[in-house]
Amino acid sequence: MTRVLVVDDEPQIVRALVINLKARQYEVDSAHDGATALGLAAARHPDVVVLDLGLPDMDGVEVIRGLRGWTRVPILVLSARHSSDEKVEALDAGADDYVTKPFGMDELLARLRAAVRRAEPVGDEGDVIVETGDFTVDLAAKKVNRDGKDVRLTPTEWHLLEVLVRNTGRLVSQRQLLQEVWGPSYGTETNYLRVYMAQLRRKLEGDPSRPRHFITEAGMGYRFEK
Amino acid sequence: MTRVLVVDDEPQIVRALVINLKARQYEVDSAHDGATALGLAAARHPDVVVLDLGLPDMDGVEVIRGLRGWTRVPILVLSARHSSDEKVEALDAGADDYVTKPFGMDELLARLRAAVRRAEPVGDEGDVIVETGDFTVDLAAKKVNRDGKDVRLTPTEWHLLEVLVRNTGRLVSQRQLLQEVWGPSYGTETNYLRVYMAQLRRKLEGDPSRPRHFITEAGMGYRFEK
DNA sequence: ACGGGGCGTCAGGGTTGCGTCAAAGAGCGC
DNA sequence: GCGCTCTTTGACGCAACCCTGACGCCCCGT
Repeated sequence: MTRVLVVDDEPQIVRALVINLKARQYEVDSAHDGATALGLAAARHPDVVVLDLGLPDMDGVEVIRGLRGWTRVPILVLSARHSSDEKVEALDAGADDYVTKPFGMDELLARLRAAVRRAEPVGDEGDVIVETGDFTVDLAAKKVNRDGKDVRLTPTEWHLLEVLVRNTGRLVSQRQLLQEVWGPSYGTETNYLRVYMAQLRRKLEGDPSRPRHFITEAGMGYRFEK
Repeated sequence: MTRVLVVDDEPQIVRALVINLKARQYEVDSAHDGATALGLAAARHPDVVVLDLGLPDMDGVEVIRGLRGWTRVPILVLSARHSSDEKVEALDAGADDYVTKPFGMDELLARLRAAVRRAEPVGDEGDVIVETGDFTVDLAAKKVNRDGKDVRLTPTEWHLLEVLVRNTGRLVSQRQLLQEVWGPSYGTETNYLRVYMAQLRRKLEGDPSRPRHFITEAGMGYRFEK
């Protein structure tokens, strides 16, 4: 059975969605704020998330980023805001679809089916915890541990690490790194990468001057190795 | 480079899309009717299709079904019709997203990015690997392994290897190699090839002086054999 | 036998790209 | 408004990479 996580702070919307979804044999969890949503997502591993952007405790886009850190579950954004910028921001943060309120239930359900359908053949989610000889990365908990102590990373450092770890062993081009971490309009600012790679190495490598995990491929990009 | 197929019978829409997409480094094909669209899709294997529903020769939904018969390429539907039923029908036929005209270019591009992003495989073992008796090449990870150790290639060496491997068993002319690796304005600088072929052989061949995989066809070009 | 074209090899020199450091700007909470 | 952290920017030295030219070899035709 398909499991849906509904996140919205308006009880009547949640109720309407839950009723409609359950009637169609979906299994439904619901949350009314971002923190609960992230917790439920981690605990229940839904097959699709319906997410309202106007939450009481945090920005909806932050919820998207929080999810995207460790899962590729389809995210269907629901929002009262019609502005183009809002949509672009949510989609680029990792949302799969964006529906404006008020919405037609039929359309929403069709978009939900589309989102679930194309996610289907994807195998089980990869390991959420990655270990190297020097440190451990927990993508879901957003934690890095080294010698038993948690390492403190800034948001940008973490984001960069995340992209690299999700592509363990693969070369990631400078362009791709810049676009995933800094946004689609970046692509040539390689000096950012130099600075932040240095910071990651300083915090995580055994010998930062001789990196074993964050490998530079001159002229091409970087590669993370366990 | 990401390849987009634009299908619309209104020339001004096609033009606007093509200009915007090309400016963002997409490779664009376009068709103005359904039959052409299906043919182009089969011939060019686009990474994403932008499809208008109102075509002169056939129903847009038929085009979706035609595509879905053999490919899972993301389909972004563009339509002047706002009715809920139309959307549901298109989405259930296999479309990934539905945008109503008039549309904001920023939003469309963001939805396009989202569609492309989620289509890209992330499976750790989904890579295409080419094996020879002496070494293995992983095109997606940009990795070459020999005797259990990773071989370091410079950008130019890698690019050259890539072109040759993609044409395994086939003769690739000097001109084609030069143009693909060094750019369209090159074609006669065969000395470049001599230098870089030598480097590839030195790094990858068991006995570089007696190449088994990187074969010279005097006066014509080079050939890669497993 | 001789000469020329195509190819392989090698090493120097110019250019680009990378790592590092430091300091200025931008947010954020207090 | 002040001080903190994080991000952005610039400058510099060093390493990696790319181009170039010289030389020798082999094959082929003269």
